[in-house]
Amino acid sequence: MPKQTFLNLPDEKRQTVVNAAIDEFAEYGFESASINRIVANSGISKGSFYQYFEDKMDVFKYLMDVIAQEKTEFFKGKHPPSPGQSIFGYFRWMIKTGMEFNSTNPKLVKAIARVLLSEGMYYGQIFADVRKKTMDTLVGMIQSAKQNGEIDASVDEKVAAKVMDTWSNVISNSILEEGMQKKDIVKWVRAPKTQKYIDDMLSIMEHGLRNVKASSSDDDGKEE
Amino acid sequence: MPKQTFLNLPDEKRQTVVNAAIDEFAEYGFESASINRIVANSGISKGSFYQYFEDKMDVFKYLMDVIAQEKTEFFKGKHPPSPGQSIFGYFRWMIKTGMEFNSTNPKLVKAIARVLLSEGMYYGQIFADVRKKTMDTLVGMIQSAKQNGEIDASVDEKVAAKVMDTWSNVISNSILEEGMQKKDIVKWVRAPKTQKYIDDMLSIMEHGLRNVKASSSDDDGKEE
DNA sequence: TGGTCATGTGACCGACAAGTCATACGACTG
DNA sequence: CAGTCGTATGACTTGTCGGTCACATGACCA
Repeated sequence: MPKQTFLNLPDEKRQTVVNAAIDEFAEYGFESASINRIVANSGISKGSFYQYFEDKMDVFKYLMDVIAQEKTEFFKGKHPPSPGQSIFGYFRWMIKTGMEFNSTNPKLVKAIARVLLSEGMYYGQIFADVRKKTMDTLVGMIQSAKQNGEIDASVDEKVAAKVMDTWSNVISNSILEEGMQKKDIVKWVRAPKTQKYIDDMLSIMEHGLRNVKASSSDDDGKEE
Repeated sequence: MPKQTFLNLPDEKRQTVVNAAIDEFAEYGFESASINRIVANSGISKGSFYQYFEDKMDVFKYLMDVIAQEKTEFFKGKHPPSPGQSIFGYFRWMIKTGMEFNSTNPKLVKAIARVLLSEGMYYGQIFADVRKKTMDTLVGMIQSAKQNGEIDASVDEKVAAKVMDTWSNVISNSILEEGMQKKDIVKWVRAPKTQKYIDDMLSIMEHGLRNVKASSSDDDGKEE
C-alpha cells in the first residue's frame, strides 16, 4: 500500500505518477520496469517516489487495487441479461462486459494482464493467489452448472475451470492487443466483426471444434 | 548462430555451456537471464563466451535450433497411428508424442516455451515468426479437415487454429510444470492419470464444455 | 521571529549488467 | 628457434539499477 504522503497528493500529480507507472508496466512488464524511468516520466524526484511507495511491488499492488476498484464500480452499473441464465450465457455476458470495461482503460488492463499472465506464472505466491481466486469463482459456477445439467457431471471441475479461465484470458488479450492499435477502441470492440469473433470463440468453447454451432445466433440479443 | 570457435569445442565442454544456458533461461526467462551467471555456472570466462556467441539472443537462437533439430529427430522415429487419421486423432497423437519428447529434455523445453509464450509476445519480430509458422501449419490441417467434413465449413480457420494452438500450449505447459516436480517425469507422463488428463482436455476441445463425451474411450488404443 | 513538520530533491552508494581488450598460453610450422 | 594462429582470461569501462540520506523549501504556529 502506498504511504500517506502519496494519498495526500493533489489529484493531478497523483494521477501523473499513476499514469507513468501504468505506461512503464504496460511496456516493460514487472521485472524490467524501472523506477528510474517512472520518476523521470512523471517529473518527480527519486526521493519523492520512495516517500510515496515502498518499492516497485508496492506501486504495482496499488495499480491492482485501482483496477479492482474500477472494475467493481463498472460492473455495479451492469446487470446480467437475465438472472438464472445458463452458465454459457452468463459467461458470454461477463466476457463482453469485461471487454467494455477493458476498453475504458486499456493501458492499465494491459499492464496488469501482462504481469499476471506472463511473469506472474513464475513469480511466486503474490500473483498465484490472485489467479487462484478467479479459479475458485469459476469452479463455483461450474458446480452449479453441473447441477442444472448444463455441464455433464463427469467433467472434472478443475479442468473445466481451467478451460474457461484460459479462454477468458485468450479472448481478452487478443481483443486488447488488436484494439489498442485502433484509433477508437471502444467503437472497435462494439463493432459487429469484433463481437462475432468473441461469439465464435465462445461458441467453440461451448460446442467444440468438431461441430460448431457458430454464427452467434444464440440466446442473447442485445447489449444495453 | 554461434561462432566457429564454439563448434570446435570438445563435446563435453560445449554441452556444459549449453546446459548452463538452458538452466539460466528456464529459471529467469530471456530478459532477466544473465550472461555473467551463465559463464559462472559453466566455468568459462566472460571473454570466452563472447568468442562463442554474439550476445544473449545468439545463445537463445542456438537453443531454438537445438530443440528444433532434436524434435525433428525424435519425430522421425514415430509414426501417426494410421495415415488418413481424423484431424482430432492426429492432433491427439501429436500432443501425446510431443509430451513424450518434452519429457526427454524438460528443462530445455521449459526454457524455450517460457520465453516464446511469455516474453515472446512482447518481443517483436523474432519470436512472432516462429509462432506464425505453427499457426500456418495448423491452418493447413484445418483446411483439409474442413474438406473431409470433420470441421464445419463455417468455422473461421484462423479462429480454429488459435484454438488448437492455445490448447496445445496449455496442455504442454501444465503437464510440463507438474511433471518436472516428479522424480521420474517420463513415467509420470505415461501414467494413466496423466494420459486421461490430456484426453479430457482434448475431448473438451473437440466436443465442447457443454456436452463432453469424456472418459477417453475414443479411437486410439495404445502407444508404443 | 524562530521552531517544527510535511514534503521535495538529487548526489551518491553498492550491486550488477553487457561488452571490450591487452595479455597469456600452447600447439603447430617454417 | 622465432613466429603465428586459435583459444582462454579477467580486469576494466560504461551504464543502469534500486535505494538512501543530508539538505532545501515552504506552510503553519507559538
